Amino acid sequence: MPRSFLVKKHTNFAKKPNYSELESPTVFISPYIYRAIPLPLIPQAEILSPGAYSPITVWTTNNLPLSPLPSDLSPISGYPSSLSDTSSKDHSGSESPRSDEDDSILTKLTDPHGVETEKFQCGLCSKSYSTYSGLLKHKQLHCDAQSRKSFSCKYCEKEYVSLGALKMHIRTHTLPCVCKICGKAFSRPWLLQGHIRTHTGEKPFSCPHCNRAFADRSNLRAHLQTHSDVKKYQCKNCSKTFSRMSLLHKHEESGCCVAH
DNA sequence: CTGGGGAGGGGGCCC
DNA sequence: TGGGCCCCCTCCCCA
Repeated sequence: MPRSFLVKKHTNFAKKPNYSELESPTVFISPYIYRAIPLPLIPQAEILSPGAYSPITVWTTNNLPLSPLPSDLSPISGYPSSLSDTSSKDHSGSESPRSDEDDSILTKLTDPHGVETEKFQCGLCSKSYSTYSGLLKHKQLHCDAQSRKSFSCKYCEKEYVSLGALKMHIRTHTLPCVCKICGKAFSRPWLLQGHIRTHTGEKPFSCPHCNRAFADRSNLRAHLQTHSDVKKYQCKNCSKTFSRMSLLHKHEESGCCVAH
């Protein structure tokens, strides 16, 4: 599906969204401000955290994303610590998230390596999350809304149990973050921030190896893989490594790993 | 066909 | 508890 289908063009600028709800201290996000304040306003030459250059871990489709990280390896570029830390404050010990009205389930799952991890499972749809807060967000946006509706979306039929959840949902309709240059609209300010860089040409994230620059930090991380002899994603059959999960999947689907 | 860049979305963490 | 930020993932497109 073309990306353009995911965004809405605001051609009627007489009906401006309420940007006061969106603007953070980093005012460059607002499309109505960067005319008055010359670019670049986004911090220059952002330096990646040291973790971005740490020795990589080779992932295969077996160990990828469910296994906890080895304890002697620091998380790669902020790899969600919750995957390896199930004793976080979100669900520690006696502070069980369960209550008489809470149909969520704290389950212990065992991965293919026998490592036991705790997961918070939605009692309505069985979807599991590594943290209780993640489960809460899910329930607010989806399952609880189906069972205990109170706040209705005026743009569609969805209903939510909290005003906050509804406001978050409405953003997907109103797309309040509008690019002043091309009219594309986004639901989140940081999406607009990244989009604006496509117009300004600003690329604050530079590769230390080839000096190539990128507008998006994630894309720089993907690019860094291309400089590595041993890449992050490994075929479990032929041991060939790939810089991206999608390339590994393509490789496996192309027939290398027919003998599973 | 493969590899890589551009772009956008979802989930988790933190304040 | 809500919102912002960050990271990872995915899709699309192109060389």
